[in-house]
Amino acid sequence: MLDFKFIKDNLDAVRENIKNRNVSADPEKVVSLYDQRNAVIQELEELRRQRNENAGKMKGKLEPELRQGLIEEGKALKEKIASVEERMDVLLKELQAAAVLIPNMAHPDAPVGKEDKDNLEILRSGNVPSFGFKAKDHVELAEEMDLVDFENAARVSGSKFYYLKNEAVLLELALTRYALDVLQKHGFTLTITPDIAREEIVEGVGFNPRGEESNIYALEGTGTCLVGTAEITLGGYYAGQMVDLSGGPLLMAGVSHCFRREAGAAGQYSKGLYRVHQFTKIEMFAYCKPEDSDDLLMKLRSIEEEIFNGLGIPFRVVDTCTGDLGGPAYRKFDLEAWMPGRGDEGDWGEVTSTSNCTDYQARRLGIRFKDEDGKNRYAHTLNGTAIAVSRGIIALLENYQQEDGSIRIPEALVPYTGFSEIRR
RNA sequence: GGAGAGGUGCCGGAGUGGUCGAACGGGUCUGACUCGAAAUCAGGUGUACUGCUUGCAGUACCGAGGGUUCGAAUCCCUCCCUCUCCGCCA
Repeated sequence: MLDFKFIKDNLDAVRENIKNRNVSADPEKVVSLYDQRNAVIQELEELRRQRNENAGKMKGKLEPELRQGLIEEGKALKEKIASVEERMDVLLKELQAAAVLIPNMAHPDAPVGKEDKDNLEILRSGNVPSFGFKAKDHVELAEEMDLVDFENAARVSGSKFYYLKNEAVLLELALTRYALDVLQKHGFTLTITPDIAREEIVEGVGFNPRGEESNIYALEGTGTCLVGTAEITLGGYYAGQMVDLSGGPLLMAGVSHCFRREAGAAGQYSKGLYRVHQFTKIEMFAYCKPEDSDDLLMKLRSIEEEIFNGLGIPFRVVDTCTGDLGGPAYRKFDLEAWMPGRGDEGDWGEVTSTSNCTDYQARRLGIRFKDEDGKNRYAHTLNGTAIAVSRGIIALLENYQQEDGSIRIPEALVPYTGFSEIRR
């Protein structure tokens, strides 16, 4: 959420940003409701002052008639206050509803564009493998090597679920462990987070926990949801609290399962493990002072690059355009790994994403820090994928496939897997 | 899941429906004493928002949200969390 006062003072820029992001939102309405709210606050505080004053007069002993008069006056004030409070409630709900639709401002360097096709490729790393044979996709490879079972998972749990089997199990654990080692080296506090979070937290982080269009599984009757990412649990970690940033940014890494409804998602580009209802992800999350968030975003991106470079998986980095940023992000970079089995001749597929959400998330979650001047300010929050394991497995299987269908394991991973190839 | 106890400021811990933003103790800050320190003594010491502005005034906040009342930290309801015991489990 943006600061109401900021919206009011920067109406043109906010309007321009909404247009660039290709969303519909009404900043004028927010400003109008905000002004109304402020007027009602003053009215309400004046009435409460009168009530307190009235109650104060009745502290000692009084003539009965005098007391009765004051009580009558108090009753009248009470009714007035109740009606103004009612008006306030309605106003606040409307203001909140209008304000959450306003997306975060975008970084001035973020490319302006409508959809993912407008994302700007800014670098490539690694060599796209050229096979002397027709590359298989991961579904075919996994089947041949008996690594993933989609069919029985569909019977037991539904479509887009899977059993990992045999070496794939160890591969998941190896990728997890490998990523955690990299993150620990960079100073992250390692956590395994809950896979369930309260609705308020889910909402505060910027996800919609309810409704047909929600990508979140709600747990009926509990007020909680399955998390779609550890961003929720890591962002919620300090919700409503003061964070101590005097020693620099707080860096947290979280291992969690991620659950996504993915209603209606189907087709060639989301087949196999690419788009599933459940996967394991290692997420980075950072809390920092406003002046540090631009640099920190670059650091998160470089860690993602380090992880994929270490695995020898070719990738490119795209600077996400305004229309594809999503509500909370101020700037976002995606790593897209080369997936030789994707499409007809291989294609790039998103494997990580890192965002600077500035104070947009923190304002809603109530995460602040005490700045050097003694003022409390909203922290900046950033998140980034270290590795989304299911997609990591796709990239590994497809890039390291051999002509006979066996899979090589990248050297950096062998200490974690304990084997250097998968072969039948 | 069942039974019980509890949640108050930086910490400990009082608090009869009005004199409670909150006793008392500790911590901490300022000043005095001292060559300096300790001890002692005196005074101050929450947060947020709003309005005039070097300060002051107002409003809110005693786990969260509702309710009763002219008036709630105090009474009632719901929820959350912590602790103890029992049950169940990994």
